Amino acid sequence: MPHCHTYLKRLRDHGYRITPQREMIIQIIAHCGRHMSAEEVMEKVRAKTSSINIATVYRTLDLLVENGLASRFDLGNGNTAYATSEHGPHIHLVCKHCGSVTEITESDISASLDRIEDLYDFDCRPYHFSVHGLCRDCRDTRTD
Amino acid sequence: MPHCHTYLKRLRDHGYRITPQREMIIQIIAHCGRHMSAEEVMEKVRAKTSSINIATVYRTLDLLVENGLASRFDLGNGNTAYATSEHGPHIHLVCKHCGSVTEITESDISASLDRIEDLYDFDCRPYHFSVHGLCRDCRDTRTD
DNA sequence: TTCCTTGTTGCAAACGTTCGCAACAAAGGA
DNA sequence: TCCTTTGTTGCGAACGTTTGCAACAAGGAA
Ligand SMILES: [Mn+2]
Ligand SMILES: [Mn+2]
Ligand SMILES: [Zn+2]
Ligand SMILES: [Zn+2]
Repeated sequence: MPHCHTYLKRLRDHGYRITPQREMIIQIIAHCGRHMSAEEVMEKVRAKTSSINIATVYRTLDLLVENGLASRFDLGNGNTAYATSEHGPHIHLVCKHCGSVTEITESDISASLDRIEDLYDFDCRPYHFSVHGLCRDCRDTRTD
Repeated sequence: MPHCHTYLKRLRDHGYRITPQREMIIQIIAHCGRHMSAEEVMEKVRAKTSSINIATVYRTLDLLVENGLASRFDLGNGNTAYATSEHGPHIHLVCKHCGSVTEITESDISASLDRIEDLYDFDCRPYHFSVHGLCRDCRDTRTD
């Protein structure tokens, strides 16, 4: 249940301006539910209006991330995904061989993250990040 | 104590050819001790011979990673680093705000990685990867 | 409503990285 | 030693993303 006007209000309260481009981008990513690439967001927005540029999409997504309204994460192989806080928090197991993504809950590793926080004073929250490795299929197939 | 000829032999045994470019790149990264970007490797090699191309550097580093002779890891902000197995295994705490990198030992979170392996059959080893978050300084400075 | 300030946009160039392709050369066999 | 095979290179184009800059327009003030 995304409330786009909440996101917009938050930006306005922080002194940012509300533009048609930002409204479109926020509506798309907030209603989508899953994570999307910048290019996907671009295409969905362009289907509604041609007045959009890929640089603006990246800048708006970055703005949302910087203001805690969305998260950005590395899906490996140079692919980056964005999602609003509707999606998460959780952890991605990204296979570095086949690229498959398994979503697991943060509770599975929260003890270690707490420990990192205690020992190193390093804040690993929000817990939307990726762990890269090898999925079962790819491990079994490995020849070396 | 890097033994370049070991790396070279390993490649040869896998059916790859030993070229002057590969010898140079391996010598640089194996003797360096720390992790380096592809561009850094390029510059060091170029200081010795001009016969090197950035595409070849990337291809060679990828080859080493694919054959388990080096690791590649995301330092955040789109920066990628490479290192031979002399460096590691360990974990990077990468601050998404200031980019600082803290190296911690794998034992700090190995319990969670074991758990992921058990529950999801996902291999997170070798343990040379990054955890993105906020360092103490950047957390204290945060305004929002 | 109109104006002014200044944050935002589109564009084009640049960034780091990957890819296709033709020329080249490492390695093994004759 | 030379030849043949085929893996590797350099180059240039392309990729996804970031950046500088001038034109534009959101939002507040008058
Ligand atoms: Mn996710
Ligand atoms: Mn390291
Ligand atoms: Zn896999
Ligand atoms: Zn920091």
